[in-house]
Amino acid sequence: MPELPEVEGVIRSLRPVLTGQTITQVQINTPSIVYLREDLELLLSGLKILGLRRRGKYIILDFDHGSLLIHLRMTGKLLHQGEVDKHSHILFTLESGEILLYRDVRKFGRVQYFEEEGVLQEYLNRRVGLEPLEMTFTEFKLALGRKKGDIKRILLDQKVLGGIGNIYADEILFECGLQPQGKVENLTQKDLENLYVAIQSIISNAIQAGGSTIRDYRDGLGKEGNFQQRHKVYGRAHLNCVQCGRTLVKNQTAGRTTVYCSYCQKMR
DNA sequence: TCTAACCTGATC
DNA sequence: GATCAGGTTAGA
Repeated sequence: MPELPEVEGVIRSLRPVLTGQTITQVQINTPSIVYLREDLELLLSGLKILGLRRRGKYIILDFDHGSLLIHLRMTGKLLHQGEVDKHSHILFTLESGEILLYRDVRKFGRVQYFEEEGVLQEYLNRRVGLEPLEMTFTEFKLALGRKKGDIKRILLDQKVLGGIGNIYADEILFECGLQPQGKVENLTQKDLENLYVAIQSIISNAIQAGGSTIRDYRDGLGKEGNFQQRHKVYGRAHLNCVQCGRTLVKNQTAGRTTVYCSYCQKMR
């Protein structure tokens, strides 16, 4: 479900309600979600939440001792004061009596505790590349320079850029007028500049709009996003291109459903 | 580099 | 009943 803008929406919404609170009790209903450590429920009880961070699509909950790394994958949610249902796999009770729950219909998400910041960073560094909103153009160009193959595949590669998924890859490529199956090694300097600008504008506009709610994304307080109203290609296969009016095409690129305009987006 | 697997629910 | 879904990963 969530890509960078949605994950950012979750941490921003939870920051004011979680920061400074101590966890009084933890209940793990579905151990397969958690990278298991026998005494995790006990260990997390009594910890104080110092803050929330994001790296790519990962959420990091920082305590006064250690951190919890959370990946929502497709249908994971962190909800403050959410209703406990059969998909609520982890319940955190806070000192205020409020509840934070991890809910995940498909159970793809993962939660892991790290005691040492250095070990956490090592884990993340192996999986997550540049932050799309923090990278310089030089860093971006350098990261793509060593790659070859479909442009969309590279955008989806978390080790290259952290946080872009299927929605935003398609929207970014429409924005800069490049076909998803164009080859990254064929991009001109101007293409790279346009791609870099499109990444930053799509991602930051999506964050401002609270992310995209296609079916079930909600932020930490249960609020929907609005960016889906501004999608120009994702979910619009066989509809008309907003720019030229021609029919948008759908195919499979990098194993994912991909929608684009074969007229407005140039092949490379 | 591609596919299957991990899961459940919604929709065709 | 089959197909599809905001993701990642292991194994062919």
